[in-house]
Amino acid sequence: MNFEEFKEIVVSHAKSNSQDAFTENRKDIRVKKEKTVVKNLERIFEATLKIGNEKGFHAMSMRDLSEETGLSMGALYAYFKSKENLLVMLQRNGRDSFQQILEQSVTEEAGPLENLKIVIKTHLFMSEAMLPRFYFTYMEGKNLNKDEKKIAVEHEMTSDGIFTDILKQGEKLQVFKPHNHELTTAVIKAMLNDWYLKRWKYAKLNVSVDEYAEYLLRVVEGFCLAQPQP
Amino acid sequence: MNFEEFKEIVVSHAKSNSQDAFTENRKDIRVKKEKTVVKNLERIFEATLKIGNEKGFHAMSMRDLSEETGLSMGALYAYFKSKENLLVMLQRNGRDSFQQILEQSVTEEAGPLENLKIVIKTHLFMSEAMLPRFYFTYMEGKNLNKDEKKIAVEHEMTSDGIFTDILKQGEKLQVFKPHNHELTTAVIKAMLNDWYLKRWKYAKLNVSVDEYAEYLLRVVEGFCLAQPQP
DNA sequence: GTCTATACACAGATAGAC
DNA sequence: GTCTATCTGTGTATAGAC
Repeated sequence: MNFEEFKEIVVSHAKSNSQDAFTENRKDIRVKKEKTVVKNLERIFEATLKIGNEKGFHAMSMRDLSEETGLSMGALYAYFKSKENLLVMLQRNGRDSFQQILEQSVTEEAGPLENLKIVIKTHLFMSEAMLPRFYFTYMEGKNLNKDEKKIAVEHEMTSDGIFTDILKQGEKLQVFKPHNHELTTAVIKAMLNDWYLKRWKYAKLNVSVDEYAEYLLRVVEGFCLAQPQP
Repeated sequence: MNFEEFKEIVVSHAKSNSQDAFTENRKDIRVKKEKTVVKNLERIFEATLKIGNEKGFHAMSMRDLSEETGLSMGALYAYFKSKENLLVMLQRNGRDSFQQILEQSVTEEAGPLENLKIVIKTHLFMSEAMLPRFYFTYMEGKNLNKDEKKIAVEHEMTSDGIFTDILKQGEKLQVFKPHNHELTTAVIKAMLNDWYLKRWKYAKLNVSVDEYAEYLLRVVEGFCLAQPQP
């Protein structure tokens, strides 16, 4: 699997993003016509990601957002009840679709090594396909309130669990070396996150997402595989 | 070298932080008595890091800072000419001392493997000793203006260069495998940064900084060493 | 559903007394 | 050097017309 092949899966999923956001946040959204909501919510999310990644969510004013979306301030507030609420909607929405896709990527039939490769590539390709979303979610996570922060941490632990389970199963089947698999997961995640956190660096190094995927896999295999490969 | 041993080097360096900041920013600082400046600048920096890491630099008001430092708003503005200027001072100051220490850690006498171990540990231990600073510098880097961002990127490329040079030298001496060493540096940095970016995770895993250091070294050795170790 | 106009709280910054 | 008091712009959010 390379990025080009993967892209279609994500794009089809991404379409349903604002749809999901509508059903999840119905009670906070004053506008009732679903078609209108889906259309405008998509514009609002996109604009928020754009401005938010340029100058930070807190520094983005509602006037900025109004200008970028083409909607008036009054209209904007028909789609969320406060600026903070908008942040929460965006974050939840992003995390949910991420988790869904990641969970679906693992298969019972595949062996541990194959599954590990799949989740690493899925994670990486998803971040590539939705760069602004991932960057925003990472950077603005700290601006969430206490409860939402807790939810965010739980989500991350769940997705870490997917990796860790694969590693543990691999150890049992003697495909992988015994290690502190939670820690291995942590460093794999660190390398995966770096791809969207340090765009300028990888652009400068002229590395494609497919090349980065192969590189990561070699690093991980070098450390995890019980029998080193040729 | 473990963290306990390393700590003293950093702490002695850290003392000179606000001293350096004074000499570097003399023209923007209205107060003239060096002793006063050093003392108050330290309080201001510390308070900024604290509040900034809690709610973000942009969300920190000057009234917040005034309360935390015990200085009035008027007094604060005697130490920097604008809020943005304060951010720039803090970032520059942090980067400079970081770079100094990292550059000094490499020695001509040591071999590539030893030097690689040293820079990794130095980087990691420094971030551990100055956690709030590192977290702040990473998270607030995107709020810098264009010129300062450029300087920040150049600094990171310089410190990446230290790692890459060691790796290249190691390849020449056939201690390390041939690889894309820039890319290897990037992923090592990613793992190093994760230590201060994801505090909650490593706290939950109950991993000490010394354990993390050993773990990273094993990952890196597994990937880089020409002759795998027993 | 969307607009314009506006409320009013709070931001960064400075003047001038001490 | 440090304070208090204050200026002025901008922030989020809403009311009410269309």
